[in-house]
Amino acid sequence: MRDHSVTRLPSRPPRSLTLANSMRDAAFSALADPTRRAVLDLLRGGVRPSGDIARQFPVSRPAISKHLRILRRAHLVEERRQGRHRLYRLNPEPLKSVDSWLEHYRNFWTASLSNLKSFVEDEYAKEMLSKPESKEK
Amino acid sequence: MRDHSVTRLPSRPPRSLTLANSMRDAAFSALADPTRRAVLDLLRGGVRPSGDIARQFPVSRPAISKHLRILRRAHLVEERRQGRHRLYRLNPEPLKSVDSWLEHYRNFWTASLSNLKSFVEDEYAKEMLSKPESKEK
DNA sequence: ATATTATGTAACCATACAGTTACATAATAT
DNA sequence: ATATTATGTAACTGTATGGTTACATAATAT
Repeated sequence: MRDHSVTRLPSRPPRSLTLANSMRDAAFSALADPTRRAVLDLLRGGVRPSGDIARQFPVSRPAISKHLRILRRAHLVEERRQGRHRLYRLNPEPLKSVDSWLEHYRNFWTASLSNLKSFVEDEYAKEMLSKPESKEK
Repeated sequence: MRDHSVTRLPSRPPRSLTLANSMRDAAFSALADPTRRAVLDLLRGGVRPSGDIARQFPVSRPAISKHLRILRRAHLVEERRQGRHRLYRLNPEPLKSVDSWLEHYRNFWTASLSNLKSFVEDEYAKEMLSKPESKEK
């Protein structure tokens, strides 16, 4: 058991950020599954009824139905009824927040990596030497 | 149990793509966890020994150790020993493949969404009417 | 009215995973 | 040599997830 009653700031970020992050969390975890990403890829081609989607994959229709539910929960797709179909449409919105997370990393592969590496290592070396590392307990 | 012996083309993409995708899969699934993303965020600030990393989070050190293993597996971090420390360094490389996946979606939020929506829906309407939908089984 | 089609959900199963505590090991400090 | 520190891993637990089959329901076709 760790003593977190003493943990300072990091434990509770401002509410607004929390909400934004939960959006991002949902998106990231929805994207973790290859099938779901493939569903989105498919939906890039246009609106599709769920059965139509299911037929493209080597898994059962209920499996796809569940994937769709997860995508819905993450707001990555929207559902609209039409007759006995449920049409699914891609909603790219939440991908923006994925993109914005990635944004911070883009420099890293834009800049010369090897330079960056040694720079960062040197930084750490300095840090290690200077820091008394008295921070907890 | 479904009969996959009969499944046609979609089941086996060219080997080269498979490899690339498994990289991407590993990256995406590693990123699914908020703690792991936070670890990467931390590592953006420079190389860190694992204990140092663990101390930043409200979970046990072994938990972080496991996260690090997953990040390692996805090649998102690299480990280097130094004395009794294991230094972890961010490796942004696999994020490129995440980025390249996102790339296909960027148009969607760049262009006017509402226009795109109605366009896509119309496309589908056309499709639905024309397509005999005789494709399987 | 009855059958068929499109779809979602419940119930179940196996596996993965995030977390924990306890233990093992290697490097440093005393 | 012995204690301490930094770290990983094993064993265990609870929960989520991806898959399945079976069932329920609503809309359309006959």
